[in-house]
Amino acid sequence: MTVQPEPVPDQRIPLSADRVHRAAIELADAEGIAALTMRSVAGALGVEAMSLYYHVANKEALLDGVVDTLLHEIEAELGGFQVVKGETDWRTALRNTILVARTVMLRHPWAPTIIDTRTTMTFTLIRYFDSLLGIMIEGGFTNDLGHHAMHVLGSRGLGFNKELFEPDDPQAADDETDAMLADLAPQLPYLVAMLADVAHDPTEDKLGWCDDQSEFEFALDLILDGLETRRISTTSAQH
Amino acid sequence: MTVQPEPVPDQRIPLSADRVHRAAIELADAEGIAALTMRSVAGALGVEAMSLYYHVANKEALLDGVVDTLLHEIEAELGGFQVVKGETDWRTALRNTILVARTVMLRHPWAPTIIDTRTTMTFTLIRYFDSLLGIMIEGGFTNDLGHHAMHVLGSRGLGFNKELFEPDDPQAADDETDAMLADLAPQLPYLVAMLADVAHDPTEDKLGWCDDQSEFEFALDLILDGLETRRISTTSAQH
DNA sequence: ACCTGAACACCGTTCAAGT
DNA sequence: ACCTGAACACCGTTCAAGT
Repeated sequence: MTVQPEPVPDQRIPLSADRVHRAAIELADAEGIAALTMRSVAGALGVEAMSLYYHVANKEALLDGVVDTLLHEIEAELGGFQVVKGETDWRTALRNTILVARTVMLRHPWAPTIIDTRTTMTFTLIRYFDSLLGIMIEGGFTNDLGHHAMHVLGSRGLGFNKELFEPDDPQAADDETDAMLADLAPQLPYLVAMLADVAHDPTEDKLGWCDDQSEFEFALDLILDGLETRRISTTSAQH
Repeated sequence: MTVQPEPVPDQRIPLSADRVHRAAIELADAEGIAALTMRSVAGALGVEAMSLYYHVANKEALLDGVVDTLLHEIEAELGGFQVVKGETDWRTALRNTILVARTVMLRHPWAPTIIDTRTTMTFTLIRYFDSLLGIMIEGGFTNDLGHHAMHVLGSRGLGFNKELFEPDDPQAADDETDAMLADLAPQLPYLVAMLADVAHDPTEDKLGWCDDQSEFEFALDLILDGLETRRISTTSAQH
């Protein structure tokens, strides 16, 4: 083995679509998704904004590439998108796959925001969903039930639940909500009573205001229960 | 009764926040959400863009007002956000309320897109969710289960299911997907088989690629089933 | 082949000024 | 009280030009 020279400074490494995607991910991790502009990504790479266009068609394509890169991260974490032929315990397999995807999302909490605006699926993403479907089909789903299942799962299939009305600053929103609810309690009797009863734990890892691990798993398990019930009834109806 | 004079032309009616919101809704209905800019809304009202700022704080506030106006439309359709005290058939009541909300969303198919970007809840919206929760509490939910239920429902509580990877042009996307799948069938065995088996009906009213009425109701009913199961078990566990 | 400088079109928004 | 003209900062993107 020979001693490697010092890594060359970033400026010397030629640009590539892959480097652009990775720089965008680092930038979003560090400064948030709002800070991700063509100019800022270029700046992080020590290059002019217009240079990016040689490697990516436009900003939408850049974001597609970012999502694709995240899917590769999930794939690596899973050791590949695996569908075991003949495996009938679809529920455990599906649940584990989704919860692993979620660990990647938790590392990139801005990811749900950009995934929500995607309009085209990348190949890696389609392969991921094919593996989710495969797990269900091997577990005895009809194609029709599998199709329904994909739509019922929605973003939960990727490990997150995009909340409606996600506040910018959860703490400020909590305070504001408390003040508002105190005044309006008579008009919002059920919500006021509920919020007095259930406490948000601000310390747990979460992808949104209430998208913490226990909330996510509650919803996921409810959906898996419903799918299992329907799997059994469609299977028995065929006999 | 006296004969009313001809309605005065739009230019004469003084602007108001309400007129701004309604103009924005008409514009989005007619030309799509992408066409909704401060300049275009102003133009539709025969006024300069800067005049809007006298009535709404900024574009975010304008969109909040648009959502609030849509909620009023739902409220009118329902004859008020109703919670009947002592009504134990929570399931029928909740299902009906949500499906009525959906009819309003179907009239404004761009609404899910802007609701997804909202960060603050308007009062009308909070009252709506209070009524959904109220229906469940009257039906025997604990506050904890009601809280879970709100999150499991997510956007479906408002009558829509925001799809991941919604194509701009569903027809083009279908064709493109078909072509892609033909080539890649060996790598996507389950999806290819499923798509050959389940057909999309392009004629049905839908809010998204696959968010048609039957798909929406399948998911809603699965969730309601799951909630009922958990309501029964939390109730019996208290005895 | 790869990168850049200058410029364009289009945003939301500000501010001082009009009536 | 209500509306406007001019201007600013910041986008994504184009195009012809550099090396």
